Amino acid sequence: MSSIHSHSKKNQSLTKNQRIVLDLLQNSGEPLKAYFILDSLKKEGLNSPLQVYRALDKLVELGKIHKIESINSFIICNNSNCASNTAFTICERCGKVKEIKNKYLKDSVSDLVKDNQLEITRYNLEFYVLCKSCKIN
Amino acid sequence: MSSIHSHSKKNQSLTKNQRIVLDLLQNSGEPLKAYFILDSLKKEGLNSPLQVYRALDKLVELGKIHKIESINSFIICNNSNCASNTAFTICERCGKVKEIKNKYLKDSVSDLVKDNQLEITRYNLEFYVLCKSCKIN
DNA sequence: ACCTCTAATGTTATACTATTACATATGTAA
DNA sequence: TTACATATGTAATAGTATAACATTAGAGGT
Ligand SMILES: [Zn+2]
Ligand SMILES: [Zn+2]
Ligand SMILES: [Zn+2]
Ligand SMILES: [Zn+2]
Repeated sequence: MSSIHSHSKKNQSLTKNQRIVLDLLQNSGEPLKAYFILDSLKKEGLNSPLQVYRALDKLVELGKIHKIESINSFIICNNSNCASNTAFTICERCGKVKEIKNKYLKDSVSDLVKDNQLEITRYNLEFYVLCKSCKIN
Repeated sequence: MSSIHSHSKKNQSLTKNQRIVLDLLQNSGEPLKAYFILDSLKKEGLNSPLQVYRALDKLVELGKIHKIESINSFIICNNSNCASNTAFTICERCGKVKEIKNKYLKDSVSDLVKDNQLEITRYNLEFYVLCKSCKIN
């Protein structure tokens, strides 16, 4: 593959397994669990948990998806400048997850740590909420 | 036990299993994993994972300990007004965890969600950092 | 003291989440 | 081509957490 194609590598450089896992998360838009992804992609050729976890790890590293720690689930990044900083709202009643979009969020959140002796690498912020529709009903 | 003792019930109302799990976390001060707690308390009579998880669940509910989601560990609450809101720094190199103490933190963090249509129940904020001593070395 | 209800316990089995280990293949660059 | 890094495939295993059910302990009311 010559360098003439290198400008289109943004998503093209993903491998087959990474691609199909990303596509599934993209099409779903919801948080999915690793073993659900495995089951969903059996027909595409995924056979073992490790294949899923390896793809997920890489996609997290690339910033294309996020892991929501408290529910052991993965979701497509719905933002463009997260790096590895994540912020979500998670409805405690229906489970709906939304990524918080706020371009000043990173600075605001980081300001919360007053201790200048430590260097902040990244953060994960999870809000447990009652979403609009669950609040009504 | 007559009501003359009820003023000292703050910690007295814990059951034996809850007590020994809390004591271990208190004495450790570090985040501990459930199965480590189980191994450590075999001699005190804990035999099964469920006994540990039940005690941990209760202590979390009481606000005496916190779960650090991203490392599947539990740590004594080192603050007095967390309710179920949690904020930690976690060193990516040495693993040291500290609870962030800041009495204005709750308001500051909650302000980050602009969407008034949802009701915030609680939050969990995890900062990944390079701690002071790891930064030097 | 007795009854009643709730919460906690003990135990076994099982479900769910994630990694180790190792052999093989693929892509990239000198 | 050779070398190196990265990704794959597969099997086994480690680590985290809950379901189900029978039993017991504790608090409160009568
Ligand atoms: Zn994102
Ligand atoms: Zn909801
Ligand atoms: Zn606390
Ligand atoms: Zn450190």
